[in-house]
Amino acid sequence: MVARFIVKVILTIVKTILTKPWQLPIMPPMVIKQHQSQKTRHRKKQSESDHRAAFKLSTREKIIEAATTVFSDFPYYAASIRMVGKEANIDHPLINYYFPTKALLFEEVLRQVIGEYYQAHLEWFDGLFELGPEQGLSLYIDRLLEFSKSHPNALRIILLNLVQAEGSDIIPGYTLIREFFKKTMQTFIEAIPLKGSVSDIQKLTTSFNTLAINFLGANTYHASILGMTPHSKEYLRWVKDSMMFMILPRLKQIIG
Amino acid sequence: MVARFIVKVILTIVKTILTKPWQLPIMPPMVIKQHQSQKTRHRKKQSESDHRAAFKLSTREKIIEAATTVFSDFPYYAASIRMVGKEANIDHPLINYYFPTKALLFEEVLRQVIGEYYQAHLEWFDGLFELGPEQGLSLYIDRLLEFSKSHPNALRIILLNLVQAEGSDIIPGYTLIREFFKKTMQTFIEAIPLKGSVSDIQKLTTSFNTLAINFLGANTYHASILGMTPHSKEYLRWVKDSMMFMILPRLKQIIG
DNA sequence: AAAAAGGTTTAACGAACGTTAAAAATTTTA
DNA sequence: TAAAATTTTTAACGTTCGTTAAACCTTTTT
Repeated sequence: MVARFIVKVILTIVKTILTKPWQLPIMPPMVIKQHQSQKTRHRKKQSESDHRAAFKLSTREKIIEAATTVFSDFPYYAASIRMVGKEANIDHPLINYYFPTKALLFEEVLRQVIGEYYQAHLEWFDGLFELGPEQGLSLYIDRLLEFSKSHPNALRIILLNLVQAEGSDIIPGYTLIREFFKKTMQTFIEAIPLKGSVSDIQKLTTSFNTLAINFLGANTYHASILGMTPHSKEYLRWVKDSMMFMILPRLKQIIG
Repeated sequence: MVARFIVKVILTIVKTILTKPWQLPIMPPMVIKQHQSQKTRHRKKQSESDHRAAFKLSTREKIIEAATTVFSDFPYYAASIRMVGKEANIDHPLINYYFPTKALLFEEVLRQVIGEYYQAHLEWFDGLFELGPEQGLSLYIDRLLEFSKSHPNALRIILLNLVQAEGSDIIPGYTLIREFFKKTMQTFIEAIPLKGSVSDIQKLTTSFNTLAINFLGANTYHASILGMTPHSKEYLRWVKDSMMFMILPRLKQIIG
């Protein structure tokens, strides 16, 4: 009796799980890591029939896009699946069809957004060191600003979920943010021809990242303090001037 | 035989699945709109009888203290009245007796915490300019670190609620934060004997504040990236070193 | 054309939320 | 000490939350 009940419950669970096309690694943005426990069945179908892919992806992508917007407006626990559904013009349970839990959706958005940022960031170093510290930094910041104009969400999402309660539970995907920062810092350290100590480079890059995240992620805030409009050229110029002003002296010293 | 094998496999799968932290949104939902109809009854009572204030405040203060803790762990919409009640060992509706709405409680906490910070901040300038830029800045940062050790909440609360959605409703008391920053910046400008342009001082103080807020308000985050403990002397030393490192060159230039 | 599978919508669940109202307990006033 | 006022507790309300189940289309497979 009891055994039969238990088996039934288990079967239900398994069936439910196997039914849903969870993680479908569609167009991995930068692929920090992908889930490995997925069913080949779905993947096969997807790669087999490409004429359907366009439509299929459309819903999933609509969700991710909307989620990116919502999660860049509200911290994790304040954002809701229903907001995402509304933003995507979709019935909200459909989101659970593609992403069984809110945590998984958030992680996917985070992974994607951070991946884009990281990949772009790598390219910002191209042809920088021939320019010397001043023009090199200037170009780097220009590229950063340009990216932040077309991808205003990454820095906001990170900043929104950066502070965590000490005692309580940590946000899903929090390690993604940490790893991202570590890797970014590492890139700097490896990319900059050393003349200063590693710890000095660490201080500089941490400060750079912190200022960038705050000035661009909390642009509404800083701009309003300065009496400017968040997206105005005036404010972007102030951001660049400020970052040049703060970073350049020590950068010169480090590069020599 | 086969059945037993299948059951075993299923159990393994289920166990694996149940181990994963998908589910269970541990945290609360949000309420966007705020009610504006509050009862004058309560406010009148509060201000009328002052001789009972000592005892009354004891409950009231317990609430504010608990609320300060909660609001420094969770952003406004993620924090809840019930958390505060639990933290204060109080039935949560009692909170509504002293603070008719969550917004009013938050504003009070914000006002108090920001007030403490601002007042302390004014005293940090005492006897600074005889020391010159380097030792002066050092002493100022020491005072800041000391304050942040005894009042770890102010910077966290500010940082937690700093980013705001552009389109959506603004957090109650948001203007308090903005005004606080403006005033802080003004203090700097008036206190520092000018040799540089006002706009340079503005850049410097904004950067200083931003770094301080992030390093001290998101200490868990930054410390973990550096492989340190948030409250360790090692991390506090890193914060001081970093801020000296970043601020000093331009400060010297401005003061001359 | 029928069956199967995939995708979407509808309805509902249990839990947590802010807030309110009224009862109960406590303190103050008379 | 009795009455009045204040404080605290209990119970409940209406919402919103994440998630689930089942019905309902739509597409694909057989």
